[in-house]
Amino acid sequence: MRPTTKDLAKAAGVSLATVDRVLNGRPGVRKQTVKAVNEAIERIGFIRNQSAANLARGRHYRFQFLLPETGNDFLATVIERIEEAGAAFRSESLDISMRRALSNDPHVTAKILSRLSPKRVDGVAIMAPESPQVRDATTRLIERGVEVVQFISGQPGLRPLDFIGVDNHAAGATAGRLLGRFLGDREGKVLIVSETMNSLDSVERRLGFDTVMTAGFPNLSALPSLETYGDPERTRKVVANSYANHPDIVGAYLLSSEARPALQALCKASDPSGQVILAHERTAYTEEKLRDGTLDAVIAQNPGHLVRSAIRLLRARSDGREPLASQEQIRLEILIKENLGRY
Amino acid sequence: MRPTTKDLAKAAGVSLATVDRVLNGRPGVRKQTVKAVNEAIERIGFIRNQSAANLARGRHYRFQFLLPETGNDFLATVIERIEEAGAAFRSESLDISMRRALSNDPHVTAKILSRLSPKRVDGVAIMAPESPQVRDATTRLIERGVEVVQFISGQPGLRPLDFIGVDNHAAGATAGRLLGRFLGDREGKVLIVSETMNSLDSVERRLGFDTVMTAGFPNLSALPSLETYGDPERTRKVVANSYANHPDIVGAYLLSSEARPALQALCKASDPSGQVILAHERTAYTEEKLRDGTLDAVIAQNPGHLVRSAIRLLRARSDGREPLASQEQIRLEILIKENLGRY
DNA sequence: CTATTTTTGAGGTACGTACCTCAAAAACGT
DNA sequence: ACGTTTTTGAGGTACGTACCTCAAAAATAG
Repeated sequence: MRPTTKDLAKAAGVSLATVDRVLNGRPGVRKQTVKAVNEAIERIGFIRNQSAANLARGRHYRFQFLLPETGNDFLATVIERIEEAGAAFRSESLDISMRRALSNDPHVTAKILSRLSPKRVDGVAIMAPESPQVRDATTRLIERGVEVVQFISGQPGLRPLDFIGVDNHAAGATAGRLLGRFLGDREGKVLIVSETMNSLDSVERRLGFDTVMTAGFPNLSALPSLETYGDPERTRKVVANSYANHPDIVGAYLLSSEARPALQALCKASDPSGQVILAHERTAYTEEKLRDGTLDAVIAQNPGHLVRSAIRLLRARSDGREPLASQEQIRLEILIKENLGRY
Repeated sequence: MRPTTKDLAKAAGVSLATVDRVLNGRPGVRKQTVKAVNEAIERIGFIRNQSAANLARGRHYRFQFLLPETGNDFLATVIERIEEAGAAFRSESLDISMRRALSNDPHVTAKILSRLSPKRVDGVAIMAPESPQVRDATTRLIERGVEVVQFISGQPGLRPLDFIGVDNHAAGATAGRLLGRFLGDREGKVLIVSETMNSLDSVERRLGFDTVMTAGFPNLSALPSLETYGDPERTRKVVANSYANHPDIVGAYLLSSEARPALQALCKASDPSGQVILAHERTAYTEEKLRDGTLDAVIAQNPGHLVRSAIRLLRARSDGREPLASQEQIRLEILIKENLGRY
């Protein structure tokens, strides 16, 4: 049987009330007594029953995911996983909600953040690009006592804020290495297609990609990033242009989370089978294209893991605990036809 | 505020006692009343507070990992993760223990299983090779009311038992594809080193590897599997022999979870830099060899994920719940220098 | 030493659920 | 309508912890 507060009181030679005072940092206990209790905790290996504590406190965690209003296949998967996790965690006093309201306009995002109150949420996971406005709004949000994690978008270590997502520089570097290795000794140009290069995420990926290409693959040269701005018509045009101007394109790196329009344009403008093509994120579409051989590899982050990680992190922060680092490290997955799994 | 049993009683127009009878399947309730309560559950969205229920029941889960007595770096990492998870879950009424007792002799394993009683454990995760003896002992264990999952070793779908681990056929296929792609047009032989080919896991990996090689890479031919039997001396000898007999070896696939002895023997017998070399499992050693370029890729399963998955599965089974499928799918990770992460 | 302050103990209630008992009410068979 | 059985309600205790009050004890100041 696991020791309870009662056992702890007996072991420390004090009353339950004193144990309670020490455990919850209440005043009116001599330093000497505090030490005695802490020693007893160590000695008998007391561990607070978090469930019982939460029950007694009437504690429940209200976390909200703030997502972009418009989105693609990848975002759809993320949303599915949030719903799934919400259902799974409901029995553990976790209320997971979701708001699709953020836009690329940082002012809109900032405004939404400014309206959040700790009376309504305990923590939020924000999926929004880096910007000074959002950063300020976030800081004020934290000051008001709301836990915040940056979700998917952003970068680790830049500011003292928890970040759940992959290292985009590493993602780009991984893509670069794979593309280079898959192409072997072949010489030629590499097409790079991005939705926009205005986001830090894209810039970092490109940077990582170039680092590896320059250092490791002198036989290849990466073309300037094509920007599609999410417009299929424009995508078709710029991609077709590139193939017309560069007959020696041997591969392509589609660095945005939405691979479909770029890949469709690419297939229309040239024959994908002779090229090595890499994309990001696992969606029904990229899976299909991996299976049929159009895509050679996909660099992905696991949406379910991202979601659960964000929830666990918010929960740990709400409890004033340190999260389990090894679990919250988001892995950069490399997917090829063979390791897609049975789904 | 989330509805409680009290709210449910009011909503269903019955007493707390009746609600309790329905919720816990106790007898003495008219079908009609049961239906009314269930409808009220749906209507008000009642969700049982699992923590409170466990507290009231005095329920605590005692799970045990049964591991091989002898092991390597990979097993060491698994053990670390078990300890870590055990510490993290202690506050949630989970007692995670561990026994390093299993050997390759199925009789020993079976004997240990036969001694387990539901009075001492609620569930076990067994890491042992497939064998009729173990299978029988497992079946009896389940009949005695102990939850069982097959851990890492074994294969999914073969028997009606939960399996936590990767699909070894897919693992081999993944290795085959990567090796083939990395070698490009080069022609030659591929060395295959295994600890033993007596285990189903090894056989499956080899099978998956060959499937891809045969179909996709006619320029390469895989040599018969070398067996090391965990003996460094023997390893050195057979590997050196192979290189002497086959000067046209261009790559190697080390398919056991312990890469070190094979790779060391390989480096002694030949120059690794001209070859493409793949190994399994992430350990400090394989990480180092990926970073310095000796290894080209590593196929891995995440030990932390494996451990937590096993625990969640045992817990779900103990509660009579279905586990969250998407979470328990163990991914087959491909690691290269660039996506190792910051650790 | 006494007066005051600080520390401690004893006891209670509460959280949401499980599980128990006993009596009352309803439904049933004849 | 009777007795019998089934169903329901009312109430209690418990789990481990939080948080509260009040009085008693101990430490400290004067």
